[in-house]
Amino acid sequence: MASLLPSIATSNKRSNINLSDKYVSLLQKCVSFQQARMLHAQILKSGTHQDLFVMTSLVNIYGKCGAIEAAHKVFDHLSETNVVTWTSLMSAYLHNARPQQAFQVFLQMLENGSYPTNYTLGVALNAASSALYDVNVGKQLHGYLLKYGLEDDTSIGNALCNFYSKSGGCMEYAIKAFWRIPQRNVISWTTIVSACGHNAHFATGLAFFTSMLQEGIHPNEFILTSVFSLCCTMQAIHVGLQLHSLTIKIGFQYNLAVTNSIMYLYLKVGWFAQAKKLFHGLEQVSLVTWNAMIAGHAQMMDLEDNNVLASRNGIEALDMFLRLQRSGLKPDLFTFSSILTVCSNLVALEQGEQVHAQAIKSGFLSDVVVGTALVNMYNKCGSINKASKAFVEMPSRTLISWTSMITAFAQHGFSKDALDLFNDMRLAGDRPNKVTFVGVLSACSHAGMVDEALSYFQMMKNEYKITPVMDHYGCIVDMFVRLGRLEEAFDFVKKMEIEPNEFIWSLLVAGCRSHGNLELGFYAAEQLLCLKPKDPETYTMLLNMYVSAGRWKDASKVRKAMKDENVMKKLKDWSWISVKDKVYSFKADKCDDLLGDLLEKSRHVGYQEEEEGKEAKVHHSERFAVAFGLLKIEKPAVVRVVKSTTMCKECHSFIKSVSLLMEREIMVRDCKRLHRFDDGKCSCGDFASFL
DNA sequence: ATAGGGTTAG
Repeated sequence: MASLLPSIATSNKRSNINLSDKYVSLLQKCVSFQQARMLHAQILKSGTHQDLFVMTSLVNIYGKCGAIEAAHKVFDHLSETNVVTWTSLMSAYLHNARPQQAFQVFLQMLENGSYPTNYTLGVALNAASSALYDVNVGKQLHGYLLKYGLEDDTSIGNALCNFYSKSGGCMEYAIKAFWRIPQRNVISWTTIVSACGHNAHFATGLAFFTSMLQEGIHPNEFILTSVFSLCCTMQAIHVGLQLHSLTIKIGFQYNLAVTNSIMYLYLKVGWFAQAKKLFHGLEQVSLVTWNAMIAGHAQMMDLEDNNVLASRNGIEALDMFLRLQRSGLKPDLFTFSSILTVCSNLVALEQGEQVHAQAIKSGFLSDVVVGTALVNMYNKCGSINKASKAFVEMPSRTLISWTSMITAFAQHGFSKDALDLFNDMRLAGDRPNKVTFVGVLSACSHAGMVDEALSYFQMMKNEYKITPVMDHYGCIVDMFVRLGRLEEAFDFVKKMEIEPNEFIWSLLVAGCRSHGNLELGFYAAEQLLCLKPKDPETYTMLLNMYVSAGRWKDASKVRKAMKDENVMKKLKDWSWISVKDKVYSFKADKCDDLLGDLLEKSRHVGYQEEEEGKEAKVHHSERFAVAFGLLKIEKPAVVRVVKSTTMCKECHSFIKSVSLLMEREIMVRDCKRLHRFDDGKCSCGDFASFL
């Protein structure tokens, strides 16, 4: 063992050690590429660039700041190399998600005649266990370690524990490897806690952290961030709060990484004010701070019931993206994927396209997560061609990217493309999951392919052992309802293995209304109101059902109930549209000039207002947003609108007429589906859960 | 002077 793990001879060429040590310690505190470059310049001026320790630290720091080219350049100019310099270069590659190159450096080092130390082998093992690299190499390394009796070393034990948790996520082996470490240090504990987090063993992870505290080991910033990340995935805000006080007690409240992780926890559980307080209290921010804020705002948009607030969050996230860049930081793959999600939620195509261009320039489009986010952005902005182009251009695919594209085709009514792609996915050897099947089933439902849908449903259960969830049942119900096969829809619901929820009942209510089956419709509406009392959309559908049936007495009863219970106040009808770099929002209101003109003209192409519409002179918000879009957005660009509630039948047919009349493609994404209007037709196939 | 962490897509 001694011959394989030699102690490192200190270079005797070091001169002016005091100054060199000063630079080494300055470099270790460095957090950004800019700072590193500044220090580099000073080092050159001071002459300490002759010192191997200083230059090794520089390799490390450049590596940690994501400047792998700079790190390698410094390494190439070193006056001499030893095992520490080689190890530093390896870890630089590892930090920059290039484990394969890290391993190449390891092999080069061996060729060069340097003996690996325990640190070197640890890095090599971590490189091999990275998800991006080969598991077999890790196993070979493990064999090598066993052969030379090296597995009792703490560094190597840590790396082994990491290896087991990542290769196949085998927690049992990881935990065994952890307890086998002879002298566990903070790094060992951090490794096991974060392993628990990555493999969804949350309670175990917290228990490990507590054990560590009981053993009297002092936490550092790394274990704190790991344990906050654990809370984040668990949404365990109360544990998080306790840990936050612990953090303050032990003096880590001004630590940037720790604050970032606490801030992200608050954002994840929706504690916006607390997150912002932490953000504003920061003296300096890092790229991770911005990324966490942007990602937090992006996911907040999904959680937000109030769409006006949701769009405000999105706009704020876009603003942060600008501020990030103005501060001189370079966005990374996390930034790009989050900001693309923001653009999709805002249906901000123009901004999305700009981000796309930036992502190409900075080379992050090769990342599969960014690529998938791009596919989703184009899909949600209604541009199926661009989504498909982005998908085709992706260098690699994952389950999520296949699923995104399949779902995109399905949502746009390209059922055949969706099902073909599903076939390609299976041929490529990727295993579909339950989300993939939601896409597949909705493709069938959209095209009315009953036999196919039922056979895919069986395939999912039998071949892939996936238990159906509400969305799967919803697709089948939706399909029967679209075809007007209401009895079959109700039969299917009766046989469901789970209790139907409001989503299922609202499909049935809408279907019954649209096909004029009042008996079943009232029954479904009753069930729906049990689950969602005083729901404004249900009341509206019920009211419309009575009106269509000419049951005026019942209709006025419902209307009175709606008035008495103030139901309509709960229906917040908002639409918004993004033009250039601004987002405009509209609420339901009285008719203005442009809209009046459109209404007048559309009567000539066959659009007729229902009796209801004439009486209530208030117009739904999407009409204003569409009218505004027609004025502000030049042909042939598509007018894209997002709406907070479900579209009503009348607005749907109105916008169909407008698309014909103005010769414009118009897209409206309501809270249930996507509608792409073109040439007087809509991609939803004219059946939707209309109000 | 080398090991460990936090932020991402359906």
